[in-house]
Amino acid sequence: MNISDFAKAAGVSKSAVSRYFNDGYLSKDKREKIEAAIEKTGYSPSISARSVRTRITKLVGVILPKLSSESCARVTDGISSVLSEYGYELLLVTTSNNYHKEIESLELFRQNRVDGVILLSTVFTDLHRAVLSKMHVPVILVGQKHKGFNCVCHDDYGAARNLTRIMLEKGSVKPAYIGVDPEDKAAGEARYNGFIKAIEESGNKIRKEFMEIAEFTMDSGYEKAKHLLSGKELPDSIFCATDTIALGVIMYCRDSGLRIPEDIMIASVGDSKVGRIAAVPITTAHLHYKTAGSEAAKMLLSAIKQPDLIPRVLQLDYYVIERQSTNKI
Amino acid sequence: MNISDFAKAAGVSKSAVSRYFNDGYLSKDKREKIEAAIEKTGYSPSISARSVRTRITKLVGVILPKLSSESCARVTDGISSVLSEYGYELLLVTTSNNYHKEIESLELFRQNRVDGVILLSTVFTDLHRAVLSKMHVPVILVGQKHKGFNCVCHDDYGAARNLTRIMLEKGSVKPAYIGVDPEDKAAGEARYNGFIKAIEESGNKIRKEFMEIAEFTMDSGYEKAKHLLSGKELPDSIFCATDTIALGVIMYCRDSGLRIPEDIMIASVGDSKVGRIAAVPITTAHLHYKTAGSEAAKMLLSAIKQPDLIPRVLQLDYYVIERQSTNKI
DNA sequence: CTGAAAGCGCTAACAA
DNA sequence: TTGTTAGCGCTTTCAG
Repeated sequence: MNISDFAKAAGVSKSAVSRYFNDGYLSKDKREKIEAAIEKTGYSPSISARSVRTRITKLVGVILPKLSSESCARVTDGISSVLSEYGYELLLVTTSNNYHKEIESLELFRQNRVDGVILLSTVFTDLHRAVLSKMHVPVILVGQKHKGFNCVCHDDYGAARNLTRIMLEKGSVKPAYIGVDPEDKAAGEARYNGFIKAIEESGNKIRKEFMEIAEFTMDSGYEKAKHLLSGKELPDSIFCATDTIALGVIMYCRDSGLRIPEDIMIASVGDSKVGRIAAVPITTAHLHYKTAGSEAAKMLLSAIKQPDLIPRVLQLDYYVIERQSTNKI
Repeated sequence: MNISDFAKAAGVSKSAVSRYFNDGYLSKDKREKIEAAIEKTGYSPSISARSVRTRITKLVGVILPKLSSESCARVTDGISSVLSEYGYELLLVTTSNNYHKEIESLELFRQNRVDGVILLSTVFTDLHRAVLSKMHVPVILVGQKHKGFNCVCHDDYGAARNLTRIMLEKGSVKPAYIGVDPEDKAAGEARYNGFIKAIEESGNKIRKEFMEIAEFTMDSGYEKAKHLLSGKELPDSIFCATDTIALGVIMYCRDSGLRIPEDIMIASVGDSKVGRIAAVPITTAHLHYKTAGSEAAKMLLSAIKQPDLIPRVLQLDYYVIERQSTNKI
């Protein structure tokens, strides 16, 4: 049933129907007629047809690496909570950390499919920059910070530095690092820099053989821990870029009989639920993922309203939670 | 830029452009001209306008309680993997376990917005049935089984029965139960029935004071465990409907000094990651959530192709993983 | 293989 | 307040 049929059924004109669903510039009489007819026919207007005219889809594209990551899920929760409040819906694409799929999805979203895009990227290539500059809807980057773009991000550097410092103060003299790909400016580069900074500040030296790069998985954390903890000289603390990696480390320690924190201290960034319930609860930095999501959504909404807004960066604070994994002495 | 402008720019007709993006009934010459023009202008057709004509949106609505639940995330991953393969995109709505929001979203999806719907509901009311019967796109239910609908579900009954039986065989004589709302036919009712069946089969008796209903959260599991384990007579095993609840129980035991499995055995359904890395690894039943998602997507795709398909139910098997939490003796 | 022309269902400017 | 009318950008006959 289309608007014409429905108008006929309700005994009013097409425009009256359109007005009912939009501005509402309508007499009581017609309004009631239309409501009665809706009740009877179940009519509701076609969103596609409306979009063709108004160029508004009420859809926001969200691109993220994977749903099964707690941090991503939290961000998406945040996005969805404010978006739904404003009548927007969420077009979700997962990329499995494959950045070509990110580009593809951006291209797809360029097809007038969405009113705006929120991108949770990890790496950020020239290709990203090129595609993004050609978008004709606003884009918000979450978790990363790049000149010329709207960003909502965390203080990855500060969190890493702070956590590392805690372990050094607890007496670590042979600190190790398990991070992620430095191409990832936030979780890779910034946390690495934070770790390094803390080491330098402490007057300790950085040892190449105590540095590892892992994937974003527990298994990878396990493997890297094995490598790190199988040498003849062992580190006495490990800073992990993510909780997931730290869990792998804890699993390895459990399997190999190393005691946490007595033999080795562990800290990691993210404050995921698992860190609380792990065999040894992990000292961690809470990043406000959900808030990042909701702020990104708000930022997007205002950019949709005001397309000529100057790009801005919103950096959210973190707080440290000390748990048993660094509870030495 | 619209199709007319683009056609002019490419030096071909509108129809040629349309054909290029659809059936492709086109001469090489024109094809090349169009490709060159795309390269230059970055034109891509408007999906909304196409949808108005074709009544195809290439969008699938997915309704789920929350993303931050691992099982939901796994199902969604599965859905998304097959959907993206067939050029469909995913319109996601989270309901926070509020079933009125489920109904609202279904209403929304009725507005010709999507080509099909996948619903991960928990409860299933008459309202659901009423709205669903009025949908004019196919719907697949995931995790629940209801007459007259396409469903992909798990063997909740069998899994619960099997896990409970394991604990009984390990010597439990005072088994307790922490479940969820029995309105939830799958996680609530079916798992409850499975538990009861195993007890009956063992000749044990069911004790009202050992039965609790929790929310789907760790905190709730913690509270219920506290209640259960503060009486003068304690159970010697607890079957939990979900891993999340079991984690809460484990936390409580840790806090109150109860040893698992020596003092009390624990088992739960779901095989979430956290169950593996918990302080005491949990005996659990693996449900194929991701497969459920991908199968639901496939089922939906074929229902879209063949709208007069007879409703069918696909029940996936489970397997039990015995871990330390029931490793008594 | 091609182009002209008639819509898809809706909104919005205009005149009443 | 209302109804008429001209499109929005696209697909799809239909006649060549």
